This record gives sequence, structure tokens and C-alpha cells, in this order.
Amino acid sequence: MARRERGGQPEQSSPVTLADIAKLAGVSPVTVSRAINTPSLVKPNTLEAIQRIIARTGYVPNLLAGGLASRRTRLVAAIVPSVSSTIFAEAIEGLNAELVAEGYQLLLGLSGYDHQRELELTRAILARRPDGIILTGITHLKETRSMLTGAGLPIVEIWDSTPSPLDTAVGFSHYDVGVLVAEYLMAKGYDRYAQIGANDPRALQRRDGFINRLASVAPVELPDIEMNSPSTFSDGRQALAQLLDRGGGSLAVFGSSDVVAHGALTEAIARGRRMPEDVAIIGFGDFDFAPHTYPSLTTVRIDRRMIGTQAARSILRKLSGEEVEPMIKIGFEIVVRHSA
Amino acid sequence: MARRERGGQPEQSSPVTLADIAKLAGVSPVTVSRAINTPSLVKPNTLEAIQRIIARTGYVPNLLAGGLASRRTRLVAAIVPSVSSTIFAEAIEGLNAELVAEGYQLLLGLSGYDHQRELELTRAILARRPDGIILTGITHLKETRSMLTGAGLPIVEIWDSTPSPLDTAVGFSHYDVGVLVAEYLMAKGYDRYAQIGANDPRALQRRDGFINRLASVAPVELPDIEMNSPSTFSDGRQALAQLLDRGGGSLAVFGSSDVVAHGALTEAIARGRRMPEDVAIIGFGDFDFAPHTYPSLTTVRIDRRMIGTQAARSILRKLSGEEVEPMIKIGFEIVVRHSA
DNA sequence: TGATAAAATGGAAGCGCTTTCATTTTTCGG
DNA sequence: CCGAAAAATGAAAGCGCTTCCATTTTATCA
Repeated sequence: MARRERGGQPEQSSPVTLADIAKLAGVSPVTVSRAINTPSLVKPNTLEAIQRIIARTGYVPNLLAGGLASRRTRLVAAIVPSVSSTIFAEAIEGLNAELVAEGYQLLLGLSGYDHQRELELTRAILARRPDGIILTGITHLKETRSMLTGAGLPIVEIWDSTPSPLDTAVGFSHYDVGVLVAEYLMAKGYDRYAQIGANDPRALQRRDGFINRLASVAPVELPDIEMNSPSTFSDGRQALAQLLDRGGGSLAVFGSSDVVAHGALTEAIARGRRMPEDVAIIGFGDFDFAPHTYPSLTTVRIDRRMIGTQAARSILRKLSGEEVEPMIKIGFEIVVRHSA
Repeated sequence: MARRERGGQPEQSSPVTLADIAKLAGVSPVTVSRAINTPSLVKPNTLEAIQRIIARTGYVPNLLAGGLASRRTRLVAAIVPSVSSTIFAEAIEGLNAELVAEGYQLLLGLSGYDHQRELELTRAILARRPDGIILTGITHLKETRSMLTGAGLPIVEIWDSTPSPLDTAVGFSHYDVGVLVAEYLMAKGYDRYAQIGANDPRALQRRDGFINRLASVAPVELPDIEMNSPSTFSDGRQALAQLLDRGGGSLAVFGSSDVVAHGALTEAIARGRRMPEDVAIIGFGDFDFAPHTYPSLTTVRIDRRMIGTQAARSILRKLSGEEVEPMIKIGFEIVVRHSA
């Protein structure tokens, strides 16, 4: 029976193999393999002849076969919650840039903040035998963890700080971000403090840091609104409405992301509150739009791209046998604008 | 010699293979293969026994080997210019969702609007023998095209409209977008018309549609500022400054993206112009922030996610041997807000 | 120029799976 | 309870490459 037809194209799928090239060049397959992977081991004439034939025939090596034989796929997988939320997208870009430069490719998995999906993705990804894998966060299902450690490949957990990574981690302490924001707002002095936003583990860490640091000063209010991750503009707007409806004096709010903070800010303005005197709002992420809101949004900046870059480097270093420090910390800072 | 150490993990890389499972279950490898891929062909008892052993051993099939033997990788690749610009990120999400549901995975390539890089990515991707590939745009290097068509796999070009796709396309006519915007602004009547923005092929198409439709009414002014793709907030701000400095009556501006339009809008407000009376600005993309700028941004909305969804469907249909219409059009519409 | 080391090349085996085709087992109507 | 058809299973080959080791060729030095 003929080979399966694929697509609607006339089936002319590059059936040229390394063996074909070898035959055409009058050398053995091994030599062609070397010409491609370790050209320095091939005599210049031979090399050139082989390269000419490769170019002429349009030969594209089969990395499935190569990977199977060599146990190296030059594939690195990354699982992030989402890619449309900018926040992870930039890390992906940094990651990808670094990987491509070293001849690796990126296999992407989107978990949508769902641990079960993360597990399934992990299994599917591991089946492709990537040379390394990057996960978001430090909380994973037990099954995911054992599968991962059993696979014996470099692992990087990003976006979080932990003393005990699965293997290696690149990120920062979300708790400390909360503390920093609390201190910043405390110093300015407000009557009430509140936190609004998402419910993913990292957002909750930031909240805890915020709450605990403020514990001696005032209780931190939380709006009574269900929010999932990622939280939205309208979540923020509603949340602030509710907080303001409760009455009371000046209010300082820490939003779990710039998006939710922007919503809150919009509600404050709509109600004619003065910022940052009556209401102060501080976001997280320093998104593109943060400098351009009205009033401009004070927020916490993280070098998101660097997270990806460092994650890639950790993996590449491990693959070349170098030592890698298990926890690489990424800095953060408050960007002071007009909203707080 | 011992196998190469990978990562810093104790090397215990799942050395359990399908053959091991077969041995443990007392069946032949073929039967295990069937238990995994076509369980309906295996007797219930046998199936259950095999599944138990797979679970117990933590066996993860090797898709490299499987793909090599079956010539199906369950891998779909996508090349987009960038993923941090929201605009493509959402298409990627739609694409991924559809693929994952059918057991496929996404291999991502970022070209950065660079055709040469697109070519290199294409080569690297084809080497992994994906079952289908998605490219952005309809302009590719000749070499890319021939490599692609020679590979004999389903191809989808997204984000653009064309009567002659490489294989299949999902998108819309950027030229028509320009025409629509021109008509919208013409109907409101302005003294001057201008276009500002990026220089990628699609942005230029939109510009051409805009210019040509307005040709009978007025010449379209272009600022004298170099802009690359993607264009930025400050590009827009500068561009509008230059246009306003030229003097003249009321001005209507079409920005190549909401980002650049937002910059223009900010400049207009900073100069105290009334919108949309003195200055009208219309963007493209309906980004998250568009409803929340001050004044809110009138723009063109495209269902970006749907582009990804349809692209995935085209490929999946082709793979299952169904006919697919070569050009799937995605609609667009003007979202009227306060800026125009 | 011959011996020796270094550089180039090749043969054979096998990575872990699926395919094809053959064989065995089960089912079922008469 | 037999024979034919259907269901279940298996043997062998091979997907396209890399690895290890052996062999051949070339360069180098005394």
C-alpha cells in the first residue's frame, strides 16, 4: 500500500535521507553525519562535496531519527499558564532567543493555571524527550514532580523563589514584593489598606507579604468578590467600588496585577477621588500601558524577559555539564508614578 | 562508557521501554503498542494488565521512536513574529487549545518579522517532521516556499488574505481594513487625513487601502519618521506631534496598531486638542487597553483567537483527509469609542 | 625514507517504536 | 460439537540516524 497521503499536497515529502546523500557523494553515511554535526572532523574537500549535494537535493535531516539515536533532541519545553497575558510572553521571548542562539527549539505548553493540565502536559512533553524543561511556579502535583525528577533532565522552575527547587529555579520572592509594597504605602500613611486580585499561588504570596507587613499598622481589607487568575480590569473596578462603598478614610490598594490595578484606578477617577491623596493604587508587573493610564500607574517592575533568559542559560549550562546555582534571584523595584 | 550524564540529576532517566512493559506483561511489544494507541484491538483483560504495569513502572512512551516509525509526530509548528505583542499571542492560544484537544503539541518559532529568520526556523522545524505548519503572513522567501511545498505537509498562512495560498490560509484583507477605516473617517469629514505606523507588509496593506480609498478626497499625509515593526507608543506620539506642527485644519489619523494610536492620542490630549472634533484617531487591533485610554480608543477589532482556532482546524481536517477551503476569511469591524 | 602518530573514513549495531502479514485463539451459527 | 469467520496476538523488518570501534589514509619526524 502506498504511504499515507498527508495534506492535500502532491506527496513528495522529502524522501531524501542521509544514506542518499552518502551514496551521491560516494562516501559512507557516517561521513555525511559528521559533515553535518562535526564538520571539523571531515576533510575540507569531502565536506564541500557533501555540502554541495545537500544543497542541491534540499536534504533536511530527520531530527527524530537523530534524537532517537543520540538521545539528544535539542528541544526545550516550557509550560506557562498563558501567553496572551504579556507577563509570561516576554519570558518566553527571552527564553526562546537564548535557545535559538544555541540551536535549540522551544516546545510550548499552556497550562492555564491548572495543575492537572500541567501534569498532562508534562507527560506529553516528556514523551518527546526534551533536553530540558521549564515550568512556571513551584507548586506542582506530586505526580508531576515524580515524573519530572524520574526523567533525569534539567528542570527550571520560574517566577518564584524557593529554597528547594526540583532542580533549579529562576525568580523572585513574591512575599517580599508584598512586603516592599506595604512598606512603601505605610511610609506615606493611609487610613485603610486593601489588596485586590487574582488567586494564583504567586498572587497569594504577594498578598500575604503585604498583609503580614502591615499587621502591626492596620488590618488589610479584602473585597468580597470572587476572582480567578488572571484577574481582569472589571474585577478591579468592581473591587474598588465595593471598597469605597464601605466608607472610611483614605485608602491604599495593592493590586495583584497592573490590569486589575488599572480597573481600580479607573473606578477611583470615575468617582472623582484624588490620587494619590484619597486613594492610592499600586499594581504589579509594569505592563506597557502602566505609564499611560490616567493617572499613570505606580507599580512593581520585574525584568520578565530576564527570567526567560536566565532559565535558558541554566538549562544550557547544565547540558554542557557546568554547575548552576539552584536558585537564581531576579530583582524587582517599585516604579513610582502618579497613582501612589 | 556510561551514558552521558544529563542535568545534575542522578541519572535514572526512564530507561523503561515498550519492550520492558511487554516482558512484564507477558505479551509481545506489538500488543503493548496497540494497548496504547488502539486499545479497542486488545482484549479487555490484557489491556487492563498492560495498563496496570504502565502505571506501576511510570513508563512514558518515546514519541521520537514512535514518530520515526509511524511518520506521524502529532506535532504542529507555528512561526509568528512575536508573542509578547498580544496580537499573535491570542492566535497562539486559540491554536494551542484546538491542537491539545486532539492530542497534538505546539512547536513555537519566533521570527521577529525577519524573513531570513523565518527561513532558518522553517528548516529547523521541518527537521522535526511536524504534521503541519503555520506561518504568519503571505510573503516568504522563495527558498522558504520551495522547502515548504517540497515537504508535503499541510501549511496554513495566517493573518492575511490571498487568492493563492501556499496551501491554505486563514485571515482577512488588510487592504479592505484600510478602505473601511477611510470610509468611516470620510463620512465624518476632516480637513486632513494621515496614516502612521509600522512597516510590515500587513500594515502597509492597510495603509494602501486607506490611501487609495481617500485618493479622490484628499492626499493622505505620512509623518517623516522611521518606524519599524512593531511600532511603539512613542513612535505614535512623535508622529502626531510632527503632523500637528505642520499646522492645518482638523486631522484624522489611522494608526497601524492600537499602541501607536495610543501614543498619538496622548500627544493630542497633551496639546489640548478636542477629540474627535479637532483630532480623530483610530487604531487597529482592539487591544485590552483600548477601552480604557483617555479618551477611549476607536479601533478595528479582529477575532484574533479565532485565527488560531481556524488554522488548527484547517490542519487537523487536512490530516484526517477532509477537504479544506483554501482561504478562510475572518471578519473585522470598527469599534466606535471616543477617539474617532 | 621508514616508522609512528594523527587524521579521515567506514562497518555494524542499535536507539524504541510501528508496520505488515502471518498465526493463533475465540466466537458462533447450524 | 464442527467449521468458518472474526478477534487477538505475534514475528520480523525497518523508520533514519548516531555510536563505538576498527581500518585506512595522510602528515610528521628522526
